[in-house]
Amino acid sequence: MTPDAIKVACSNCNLRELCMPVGFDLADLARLDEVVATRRKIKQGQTLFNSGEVFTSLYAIRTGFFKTSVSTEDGREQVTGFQMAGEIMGLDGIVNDHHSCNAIALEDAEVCVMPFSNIEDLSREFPVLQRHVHKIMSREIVRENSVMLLLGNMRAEERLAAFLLNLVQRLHARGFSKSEFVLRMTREEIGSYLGMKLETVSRTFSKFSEEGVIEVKQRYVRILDPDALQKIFNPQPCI
Amino acid sequence: MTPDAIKVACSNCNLRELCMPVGFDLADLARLDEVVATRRKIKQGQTLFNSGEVFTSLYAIRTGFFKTSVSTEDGREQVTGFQMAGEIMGLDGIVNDHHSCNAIALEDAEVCVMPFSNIEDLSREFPVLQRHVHKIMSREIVRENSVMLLLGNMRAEERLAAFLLNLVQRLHARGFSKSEFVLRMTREEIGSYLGMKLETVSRTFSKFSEEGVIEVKQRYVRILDPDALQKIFNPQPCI
DNA sequence: CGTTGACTTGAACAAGATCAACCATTGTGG
DNA sequence: CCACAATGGTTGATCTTGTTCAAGTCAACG
Repeated sequence: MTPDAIKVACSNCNLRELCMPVGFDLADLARLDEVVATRRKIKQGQTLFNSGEVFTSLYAIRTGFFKTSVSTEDGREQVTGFQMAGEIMGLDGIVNDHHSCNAIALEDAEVCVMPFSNIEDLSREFPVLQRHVHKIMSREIVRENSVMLLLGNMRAEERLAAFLLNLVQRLHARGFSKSEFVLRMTREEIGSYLGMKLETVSRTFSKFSEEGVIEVKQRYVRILDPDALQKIFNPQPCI
Repeated sequence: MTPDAIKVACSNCNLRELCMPVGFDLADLARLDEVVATRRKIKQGQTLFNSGEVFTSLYAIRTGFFKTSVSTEDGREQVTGFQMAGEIMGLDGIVNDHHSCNAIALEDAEVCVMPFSNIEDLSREFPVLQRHVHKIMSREIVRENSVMLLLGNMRAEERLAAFLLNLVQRLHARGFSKSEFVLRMTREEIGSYLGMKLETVSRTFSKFSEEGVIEVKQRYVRILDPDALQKIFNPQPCI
């Protein structure tokens, strides 16, 4: 056990409403504590796991912000997602007992380590946990479907609008502002996620800014006209 | 129950090696039969399920070929996958109890209908089934990760090469030829999956053909130089 | 045998990539 | 504390890839 690992409990975690315990009553919550073995701190820039490593656990983010990515053999990186508090990482490792993507902390972070064997054992006992695990995996499949739609069908402006709206919506669900936030990732990482180059990301930010839809200063973003953003992302069919 | 629904068994299905029963011993196999409620035939062009419909079951393909797709509000379609015998559809529906994509038969097909409540009940009893369900979902997440890489980072030729190699590899696992096959989908559907226009798909086919890498005649494809395809898909880093 | 849907091919065009220069912010060592 | 390097971000000019539009081919089928 690493020195920064400590024993912890879901039952008094303030992420109850977003994380694994969703839909558990108090009695179940006590048992759920068994799935979390330890916590682990990851410094900004450090990896939680890398492609190729043996899979043992899922990870629930307590604090901090991550990106996950896959790479081609010739070194091109595709960011596959950005994860924040209450979200689960590591699902990619189940199928082959090895991770197939990298998880890197974009700010100092702490995760709950949940050995997958604990999850499997306990979810045989608790249908509510079983159902929750299934939903988490299904949610990830649905999310990736929508990223495929974004990458396959949308233009640069639509992609960035969709990205900003998704981000602010998730932040808002965690008690942050509906309109302003600080990006945790670089233009290059945004571009990698959205299938565009960092220059195009920067230009699109500038364009939105000129149009008065957002205010940008480096990593700080304020959404001035959410409806306009929504309209860019989700244009009406031309009748 | 629809008239074309009949009672069936996994234990004597010839897809045992590819479908749900992977890794089950004979005793377990008998119980596994309980998860399949019925079979259902779907004619070419018919939908198995549509986005928005209530989710009740997963579907294992016995025969035939499907595409799954999602759409934007203004009617742009993104094909999210092509599925063949032994593959499982419907995982998208678990998270919200409603499907979020469409599944359409590209040729006359038959599926095993597996009510998800049966799967959940039985997988609490059989760790091997529980594990298998988790792996199926994880495999889908990993597949979608690699499609994101393809859509976000690859050029047209790389995309089509990757697509053809993936298709032939899956067909080969089902006993078909390593080198020739008949496409079940149109150029437009391939293009939608790969994030390119049907004209670009057609041109890229022609280019591969001129280079002697493949032979194409309409939907018939023969791979003449698999190594060349592999190299297009997976170029070496320039040192 | 004509109609239809799928496919191919060419020419013009545009979105985004690439290349390049420059600016802003942060952190570090003298 | 300041100089300056390093990293990240912006902006302009040019180029490329793939899109769009258009015309024509092919195969299947009623």
